[in-house]
Amino acid sequence: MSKCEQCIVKQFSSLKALTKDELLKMADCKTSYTIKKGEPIFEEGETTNGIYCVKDGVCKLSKLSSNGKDQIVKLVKPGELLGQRSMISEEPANLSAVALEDMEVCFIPKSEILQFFNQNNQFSMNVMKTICGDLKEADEHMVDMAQKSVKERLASTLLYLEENFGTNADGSLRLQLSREELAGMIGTATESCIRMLSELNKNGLIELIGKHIKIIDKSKLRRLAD
Amino acid sequence: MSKCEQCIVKQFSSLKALTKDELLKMADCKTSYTIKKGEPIFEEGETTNGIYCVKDGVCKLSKLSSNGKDQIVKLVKPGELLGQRSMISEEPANLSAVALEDMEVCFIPKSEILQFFNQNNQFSMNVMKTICGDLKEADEHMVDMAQKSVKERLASTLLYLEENFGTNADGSLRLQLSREELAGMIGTATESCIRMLSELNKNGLIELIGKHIKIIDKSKLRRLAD
DNA sequence: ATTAAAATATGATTTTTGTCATACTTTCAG
DNA sequence: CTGAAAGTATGACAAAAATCATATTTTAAT
Repeated sequence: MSKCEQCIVKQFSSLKALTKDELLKMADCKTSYTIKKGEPIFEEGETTNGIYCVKDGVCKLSKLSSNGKDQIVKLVKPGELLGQRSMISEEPANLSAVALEDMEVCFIPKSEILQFFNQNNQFSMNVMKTICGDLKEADEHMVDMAQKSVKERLASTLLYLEENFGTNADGSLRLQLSREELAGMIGTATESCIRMLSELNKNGLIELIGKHIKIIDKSKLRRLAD
Repeated sequence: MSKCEQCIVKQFSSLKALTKDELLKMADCKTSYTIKKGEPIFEEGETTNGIYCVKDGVCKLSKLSSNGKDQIVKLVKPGELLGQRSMISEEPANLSAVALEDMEVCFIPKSEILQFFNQNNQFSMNVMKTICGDLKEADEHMVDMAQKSVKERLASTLLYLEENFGTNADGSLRLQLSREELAGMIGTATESCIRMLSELNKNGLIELIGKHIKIIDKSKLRRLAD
């Protein structure tokens, strides 16, 4: 069993507030999982009874809308924790978590985390701050959905993907999303998303290399995104 | 100076976890304000250095979009706290808070609240749970904005307003929003909002009594809202 | 290697929504 | 009381986006 104390990831999450002893205790009760691309970590409505720490790979948090489309609410990177909200609210998961790449995650049971909450004030504060950050982002995201056009949202999403997940050697976005998933991020129909990508391609703001997307003119894209 | 210990409101918010002593301390350092309808409590970008406890009246939390329209993110009722997120994140306010009715609010300085966080674990947990609830609502709201039509959003907003703020003697919605504000809640143009209200009126789902709105056929409205 | 299925792409069309113009109504300051 | 300003309402039109149809390309299973 690997040691949490030595995990590179611990310094990026709320876990950085934990002491050596606490990390040792955590290593003892955690479970490691390998998740293949496309597989769920948990699904909307499931009771999770703990949180997941993402060690490697990216996943999407999404919610099924009443019209049958999957809206992507957030992407989660290595170093982030998953399922904190449900655990604290003592509710089933509100969102599904599905791997966008092969992943390595560790599951830490609720009982353990709640103990840390009581022992370690800095840890509680860190978790609180993370959730506050998520709330701020969700509010901003909501305003964008309500007030911006599909084209504006597509532009800002592409910039977001480049900034947060980087590019391949050929300059294309590293994180591989299907057109349907990209449409699910910006909240539009898949065909509309494809059409707008074609248009941006035609106008030289981006380049479509097979299924990959390469940003060519970042400043024009930024102006488009507002 | 009124005593927090006797305030009816304390039992509805995270504050219910506070002890008698803590409430006495709070009463000593709080400031009470009267806010007239239409006046701001704080504005986007402002540093607040504390939280507000709403004793009476309702306010809107809104964010100015880049297209110049004000998107209403949440309505806040008596018993709720305002400005928790900014305080915890140690950031300026992300949203503006403006009174929709005459209000009574109490300001409690940050230093005081942080002390309670350290002393009183149940209080921290309550605040955390509240913020988690807000996050869940924001995520759901976001999905609705992205996936539902204006008509669906209007229908569910009207039902929400009745459920949460009740009706007048004549059955019309008690909370008085202008058409522009209602449009700001559902994320659409004021004219579109007015048009859809007219349509719902014509079809007998609602009745327009001057500026007031009365829900006539709740079940049809619910079916519309999905 | 071959083929069925899935993903991507594009056109045609309809529906939804926003914008602009204008009229009517209510509110409120002087 | 009166008139300006703000809010509400409606029509005409334009723009944005969804839907449906269909073609093309890619992927993956046999």
